[in-house]
Amino acid sequence: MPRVRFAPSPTGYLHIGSARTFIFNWLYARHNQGTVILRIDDTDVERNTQASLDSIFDGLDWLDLGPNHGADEFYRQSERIDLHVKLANDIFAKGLAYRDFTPAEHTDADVAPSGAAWLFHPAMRNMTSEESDRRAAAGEPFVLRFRVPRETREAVTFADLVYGEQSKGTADIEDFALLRSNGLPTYHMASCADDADLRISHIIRGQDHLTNTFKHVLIFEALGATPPAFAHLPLLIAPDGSKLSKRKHGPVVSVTTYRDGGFLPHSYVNFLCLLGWSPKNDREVMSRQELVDVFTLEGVNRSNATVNFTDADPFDPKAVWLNAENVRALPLDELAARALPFALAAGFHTDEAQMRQIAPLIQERIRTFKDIATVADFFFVEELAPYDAAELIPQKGDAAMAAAALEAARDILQTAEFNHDGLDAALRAGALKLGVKPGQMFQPIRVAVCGRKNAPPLFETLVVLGRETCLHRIGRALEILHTTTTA
RNA sequence: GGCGCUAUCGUCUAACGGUUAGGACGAAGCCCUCUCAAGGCUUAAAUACGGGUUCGAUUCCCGUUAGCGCUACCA
Repeated sequence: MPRVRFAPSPTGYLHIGSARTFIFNWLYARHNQGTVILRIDDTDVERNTQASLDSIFDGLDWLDLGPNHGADEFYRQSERIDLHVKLANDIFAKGLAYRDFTPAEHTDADVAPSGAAWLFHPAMRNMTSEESDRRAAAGEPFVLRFRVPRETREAVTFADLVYGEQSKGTADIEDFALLRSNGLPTYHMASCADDADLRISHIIRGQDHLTNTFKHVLIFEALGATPPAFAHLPLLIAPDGSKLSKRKHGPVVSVTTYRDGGFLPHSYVNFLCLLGWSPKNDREVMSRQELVDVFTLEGVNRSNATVNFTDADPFDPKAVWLNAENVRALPLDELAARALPFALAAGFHTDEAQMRQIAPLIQERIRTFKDIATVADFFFVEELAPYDAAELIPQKGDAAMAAAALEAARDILQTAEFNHDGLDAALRAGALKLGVKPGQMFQPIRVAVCGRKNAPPLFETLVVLGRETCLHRIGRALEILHTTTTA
């Protein structure tokens, strides 16, 4: 039974790439009846914040992958530091690590010969244990470095489940730090210690960790543990090819942007799955269960995937399309319930009952719930926003025709049976009587009641609006027409 | 700079040596139609470049180019 983990560090909101990594871990575990472990990698006390942790939980919860943020077990690295330090010291005790007393300021490129990578400080790596112990006992600060076995071993290898056989020469791996001079573990140490201790079987993470994995394999081996299986995921990048970053790309990299933009959680999950993974059968719109059933690591590909967005539109068109597909499939009650908060947030007065009436009229017309504000606004307002009188004039018609149509409509709506069929019959008959095409009759009415030419089907709209509102708005339209033509 | 990874329509992707290089989004056109939307049909659009291997390369190998990642006492 596989055990996978998602290990975010709480230094910002939940990033779209992190969300995808979590989803892939989750799918892999659910597909294989495994366990999802959520581990907060919060060893960097300087940058961690509670607000960030909360927003990561919010993001995971919105994804709607189950209780407890979709995870089965929960850990916090900061509570396990004693373990990390103990295991680091075990490695030191085995002679597989050494103390490096070089002051922090001197660790960088000035020691590295130009052209080659920095590997280690010879004086530190080769120091006698007597001197090392003496300086440590004297209280001199040091970082504990892994002693990469360049003499006894040519390369470190592992088989990545996505990228295949990986190998890197030990001569190209530097003596990386295990413990910092403040005594706290580094990311590499803490991560591997926890992965080993929690018996993680599969590490599924971003490809940015691919080269770190050679170090991790070394740590697992030094710990006497069998390294877990690794599967690296291609990265999500911006349209310009650069990696997604908050500073450069703004809120598009946060999952909350999609949440607030009126996406269904599942649409977003579905969309993210399609980035860097394919079921290979041309299926795109899939339910959560279908995704679980069909997800495999073999379906993950190796090249980075671009998230398509622009300054004008932060949402990838495919995500929007997927959401529209899911919206159309929603039961009307659920559609109404989910759309309501967005109508309210847009400043409209409405309630669930009214939303339920409107639901069938907007279902095929909104792509995200945020569209409710531009698609259904006229249902909510008392007085329509001003519109151009010219809008009232039908195709191949004139102001006189518009006026005649509206006057006829006013009479008809006063007496007609106020339901779809009744209005349909009465208004068509009205058009016939006026000698105009149905469309020429309907358009002025539509503009009069909706305030624009493009709107849901007329009869249903009239019914939802109610006789009184319709008559009032038609009256207003006649006034507008009159004042414009006489002015 | 060193090391690693990647390269199919604008974008997401399919094609485990042999296809007219397929699908989807987006775009364009047509149909349907009371407008819009939805739906149906159609069109444009790709194997980065150069060498090999092979009867045959999108596919395998090498090189070039480009992009990304790692190269911290950050994760």
